[in-house]
Amino acid sequence: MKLPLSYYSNQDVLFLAQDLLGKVLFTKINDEITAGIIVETEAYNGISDKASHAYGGRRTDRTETLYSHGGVSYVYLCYGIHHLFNVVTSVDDEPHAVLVRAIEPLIGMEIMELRRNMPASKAAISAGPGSAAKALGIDRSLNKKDLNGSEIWIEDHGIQYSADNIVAGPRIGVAYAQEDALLPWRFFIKGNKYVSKPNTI
DNA sequence: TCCGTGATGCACT
DNA sequence: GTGCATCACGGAC
Repeated sequence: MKLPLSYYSNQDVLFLAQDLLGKVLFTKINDEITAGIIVETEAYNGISDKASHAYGGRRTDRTETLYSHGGVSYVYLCYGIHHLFNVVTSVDDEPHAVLVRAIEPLIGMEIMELRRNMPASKAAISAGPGSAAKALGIDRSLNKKDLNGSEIWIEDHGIQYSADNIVAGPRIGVAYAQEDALLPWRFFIKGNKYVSKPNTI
């Protein structure tokens, strides 16, 4: 059920960003299990990607996680408020990552409703990377965890989306990345209400 | 629309 | 070592 670490060693981060759509992201925090279907991702393509924290091969205490082998979580704080969850992919010293931007709640709805203080029927409960992470109880204590462990992992439930139902568009909030800001490296499920705005290209 | 909130990274001593 | 601009966002107006 759990995706093996070998799944994440694929060196094509654009492929994995799309393949992770439909996979189910689980967390177990204080014995409470919650999970959601991944419906929106963004690819961050290593040292040549100006939007990546590892652009130009930058290594700092924070970005060190990105240089791990594939199948490790990368969680960091953004704007002082939001915890953002990424999946590190590829091999050692190749800092590729996929940002999970939205999930569709699947398991542990009432726990997620308490964490977010809103009903799961509202799309905002897990639309957007900060909200999705909060619904799943993810914070920086889950940084640099193997994704086949007991705290956070991803399963394949056989959910498949046809190419027609996957939309590619520019990534959100990366205007600083100049020409790389226009690359169509954001992927989401057409029509899914939990996809963050803007949910068109 | 506007702005909170805090870690981070880098330019400086 | 210290200061400060910057930031993969979201929610209250």
